[in-house]
Amino acid sequence: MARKPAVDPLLLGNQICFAVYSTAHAFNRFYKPLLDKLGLTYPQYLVMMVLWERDGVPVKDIGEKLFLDSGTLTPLLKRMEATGLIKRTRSTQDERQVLIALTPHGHALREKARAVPEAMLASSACSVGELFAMKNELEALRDKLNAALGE
Amino acid sequence: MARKPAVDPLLLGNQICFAVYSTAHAFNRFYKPLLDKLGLTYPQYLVMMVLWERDGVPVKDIGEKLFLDSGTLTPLLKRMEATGLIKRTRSTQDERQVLIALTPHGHALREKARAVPEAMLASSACSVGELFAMKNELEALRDKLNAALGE
DNA sequence: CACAATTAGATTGCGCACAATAGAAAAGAT
DNA sequence: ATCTTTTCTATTGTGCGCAATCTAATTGTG
Repeated sequence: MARKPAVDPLLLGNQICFAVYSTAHAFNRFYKPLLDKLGLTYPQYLVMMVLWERDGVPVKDIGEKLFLDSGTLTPLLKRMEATGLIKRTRSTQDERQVLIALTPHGHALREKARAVPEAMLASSACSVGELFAMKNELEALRDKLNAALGE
Repeated sequence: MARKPAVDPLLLGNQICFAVYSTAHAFNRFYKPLLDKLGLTYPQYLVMMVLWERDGVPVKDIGEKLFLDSGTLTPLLKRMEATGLIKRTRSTQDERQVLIALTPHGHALREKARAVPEAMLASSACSVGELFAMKNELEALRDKLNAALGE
């Protein structure tokens, strides 16, 4: 009768953080060939989803939705501007803000992008309902961890 | 009677990949102050967990457990050697392999590391059972996505 | 109005991730 | 035993992420 069975919290196989980490990388690898066709990286795909939902937003808003700061977004958005997906223009109302707007090409990419979640759903062997439930549980955990940082 | 309600698969809020991605970053940010005390980054913490479980393993084995390749691990392990956590020695049986072994300091760090999953559990507002269930679901999804890459 | 405090982005530096490539060693084939 | 193929690690280059710092613009206060 072992005292400490397989419940040691320091075993890799018992770590939820590693399950999340390794699943995030698996998504990245799975999406890469699909996103290559669109000329997007995964974080750029996230930015595009923000913009498809609401266009012409300041960098700050994108950062809040994606949990990313200017150190990440500034160079990323410059690369996206260089590839012709977006345009960066400084706001006239508030000269501190840089507004991000889709180009026609960026807008048009939305239809092609539908193949991405479709392929994931097909390969996941999960129902939409199961994935939706996981999504909600993950978001709840994420929000708890983020909340714990602000004490 | 909307045809397409809030189920558009291209909305950020409906993306399980983003839930996974943003939760992974939340873990990283949550762990950072804890791991700073141990002198570890998060990927280095993962390597330590592999080594605490089984010491003196080749780089390849670490890579398979963590789903990382030599391009990531070689410089990471060199940094860990520089900070005195591990030792890298080329195998005499197979000169291609580099074996990774813990230093006494690396071994001793295990006890301090117990605070990390403890703090996560306390802030997660989840039971061990709930987290374990999520872990298993994520691993299943991860394995499906990885399997889909090998066709 | 002047002036301190806050806010939005940009910049620098470091550490992952990963594709692509290279090189040395081992294993397999003839 | 030679030659090919495979395996293991290292290297290079690109793109995130994030802490820390900086600058300029706006807001708040007296």
